[in-house]
Amino acid sequence: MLYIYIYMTKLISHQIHQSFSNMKMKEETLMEEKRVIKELEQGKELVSRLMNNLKNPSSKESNMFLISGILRSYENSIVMMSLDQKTLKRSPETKRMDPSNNKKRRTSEKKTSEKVKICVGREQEGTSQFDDGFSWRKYGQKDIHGSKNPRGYYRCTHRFTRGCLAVKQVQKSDADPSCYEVKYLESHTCNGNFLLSTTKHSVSLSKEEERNRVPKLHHVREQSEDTIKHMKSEELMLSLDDLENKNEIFRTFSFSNPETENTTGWKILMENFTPTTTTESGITNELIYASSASVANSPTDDSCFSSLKNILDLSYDWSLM
DNA sequence: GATATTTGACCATA
DNA sequence: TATGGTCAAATATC
Repeated sequence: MLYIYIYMTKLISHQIHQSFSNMKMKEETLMEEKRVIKELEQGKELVSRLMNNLKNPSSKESNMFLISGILRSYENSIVMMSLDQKTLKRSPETKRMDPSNNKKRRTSEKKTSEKVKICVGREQEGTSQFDDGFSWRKYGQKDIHGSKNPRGYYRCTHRFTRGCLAVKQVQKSDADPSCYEVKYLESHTCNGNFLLSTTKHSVSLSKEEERNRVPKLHHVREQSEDTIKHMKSEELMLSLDDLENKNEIFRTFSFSNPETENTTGWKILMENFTPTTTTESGITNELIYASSASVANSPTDDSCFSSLKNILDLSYDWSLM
């Protein structure tokens, strides 16, 4: 994990430099770049402290504290990068909101991330919405051709206040009416919600579900060192789950890298980390990674994350943790 | 009154 | 032209 982080820190810094310089950036973007780099440097500092801790187990500094700090640094960098991207490229939504554009017209620009993932989950009592930690506002509903159930369209409540473009579509499954298919489009940029959401989600899990989730990671944990022994499987999964979101953000940040890659290992990794839980009612509650272009199919254009995937492939035994 | 949801209409795309 | 996604006025809820 440490090496991954160090690698990412270097990679991101490098890619930021490249990307920003290619865009003939203005002073504002330079400032933004500095903030991201500063954030990454802080993360790097935490990594070295953690490494130091591993060498000297007697150290009083909490490994968990350091790890969460590293993750936070990672989160912040991602958020800053995604926000920056949004400001660099004016979104179609912003164009629509432009008062000078009176006509009710939509642009043909496609969303930066189409299918991020599809979650199949249980219905929450009395509502068709899932508590995924984010607040959503319904803006439409459509009958879908060939489907018995209509599809609900939700956008982030903070769309106008924070410019968050996250959108999700919720549709009751035809096959299993007690399940809902949730498709997430665009990433949240309303800051600080990654951990919040996942934490909230973890709280909503029953103990039974918690128990069922642990064995999935068992083989990984067996290889872990003492430092990670106390880390809950939930946290491990959440980190990786977040990684999925970041994957999208990184991809949309579009660093070009023509190298080809082998995603098989990554897929296997993700499959192993897929939190599949079967509840007493027999309903499967799982997260299905369905990033169509980059994982299921052979990727064409790369991002720095493809390189990260390779790193993850290489460190699949997670012996560093 | 503020905020959220519903729903018919509009628009882009295949 | 059919379909899916979004808008926005009307309506409901807090």
